[in-house]
Order: sequence, then structure tokens, then C-alpha cells
Amino acid sequence: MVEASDDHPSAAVIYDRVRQVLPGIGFATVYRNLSALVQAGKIREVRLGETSQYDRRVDRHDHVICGKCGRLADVEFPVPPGALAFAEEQSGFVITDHHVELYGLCPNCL
Amino acid sequence: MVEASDDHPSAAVIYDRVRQVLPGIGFATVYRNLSALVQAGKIREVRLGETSQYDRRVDRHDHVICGKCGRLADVEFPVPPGALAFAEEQSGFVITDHHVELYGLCPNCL
DNA sequence: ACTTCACTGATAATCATTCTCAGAAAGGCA
DNA sequence: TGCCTTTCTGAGAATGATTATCAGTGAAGT
Repeated sequence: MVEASDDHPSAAVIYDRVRQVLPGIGFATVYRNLSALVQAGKIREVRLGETSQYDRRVDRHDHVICGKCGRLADVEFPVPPGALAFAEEQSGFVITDHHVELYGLCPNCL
Repeated sequence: MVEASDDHPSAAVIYDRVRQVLPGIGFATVYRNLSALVQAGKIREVRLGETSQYDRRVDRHDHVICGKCGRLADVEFPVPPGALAFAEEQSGFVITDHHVELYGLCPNCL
């Protein structure tokens, strides 16, 4: 599998990369395989604006997004023990998962 | 302004609602006004999957999303004091804002 | 060799959103 | 009031990301 590199590429970027190895490939195939990988739990899809980015890490973690260049990086955001219970109480929802998005500027853009 | 009701409507829902009052309106106008309101800081845009939802609350807060019916509700998610600094240290980013998305089931769907 | 069947690439279709552009409405002013 | 300018609007086309369709290819089994 050519997918799941070490950054957070969008479908378009993955399509370009794959084409360097398999020049005749169509984007339908790329999208199909990405969906299959997501479904199979091999990669994770992260929506950023109107496009999807793909993350090889499938364990629970959070993301920082650079407001200038759009770069997305993994982070661990420590959640206090009672926070989820507090949010459940407030909302009446039963919470099964969560994702923190942090916004700022990346080292390169600073 | 007919926009900014008390739930989290998508552009399509807002378009339908506005059309009940102004039957001849086009969606271009609705989108234009929504963008203007967002730009002016009067409402907030929250992306949920492929569509945008609009939130009359513009202060910092978080959201719970029902995995079954897609309903979105406001919540306050308490962030521990050192968490942002910890994430900055990890990532090298300077963090200016954050947003927590909680996933689960809403009271109706339970 | 023959059938089956999953997989592929090209292309059309879809969905949300944005752009374009001619016309309408609103305001200013002599 | 009549004219000009500017802004706003609606209709529809255009865009960008993604998904569906569909005939063709190739491997696998018999």
C-alpha cells in the first residue's frame, strides 16, 4: 500500500504521489482505496475545511492546525478526568469519543 | 436579519427557512449574507462533515455531535490550565485558539 | 481454454459552495 | 421629478471535492 505516509496528506496529494509510482492510476481508485482503508481502520480521516486529510495514526489523538500555511500536526491534548462527565451532564448526551483541534502558527510560519 | 436562530442550522436549512418569509430569495443571497455575518463576527461557522452549520453564539465554546441523527449542541469543555502550554511544547506551534468536538448520542437517540 | 469475479480507469454525476452578470432597488442631487 | 451612481439581488453557470457508473481487464479457479 502506497498510502499512509508520515504526514497528513490530502486525497489530491496522495493522488499525485501515487501517480509517480503508478502513472496510469485514476483518482477514483485512490479515493476507493482510501475509503477502504478508513473503513478497515488502517488509517484515519481528518476533515480540514472542505477537504479530507489522511492520518496513518489511528489511535486517539488531537491536531494542531497552522492558520497560515494550513499544516496539520499531531498532538496529545491532556483531558482532565471529569471533563467528559461534566460535558455529558451539561448536554444530556452520552459521549463516546472526542477530538481537540488547536489553531495557531507552526514553527515555520512564525 | 432572519439568520442566527437558536439551533445550529446548515446553509440549506437556513435557505428553506428564509424562503418561507422571502419566497423569491436565491441561495446565492443566503450564502452571501451568511459569509458577511461570519466575517462581521455576528455568527460563527462550524464545519460538520461536508457542510457548514451556523451558530449564533460567537464566544468560545465547544460542541457535541450525535453520531446517529447528526444533531449538534453547544457545550463547555473545561480545559486544564497547563494543557495548551503542554500542546505548544509538544508541537512547537503557538496556539491561539481551540475547539473540542465531542461525539456520542443525543438524548433523543438514546 | 472458459467462466467468474473482484478491481480498475475514464467519465459522468452529485453536493455544497462561489462566481458572474444583467437587472432591480436605493440613495443622492440638481 | 428626472437622472445618475452605487449597491444589492436572483438565476444560473462554474468550481472543487468526492462518489457513482460502467464497460474493460486481469487473476483464480475449474
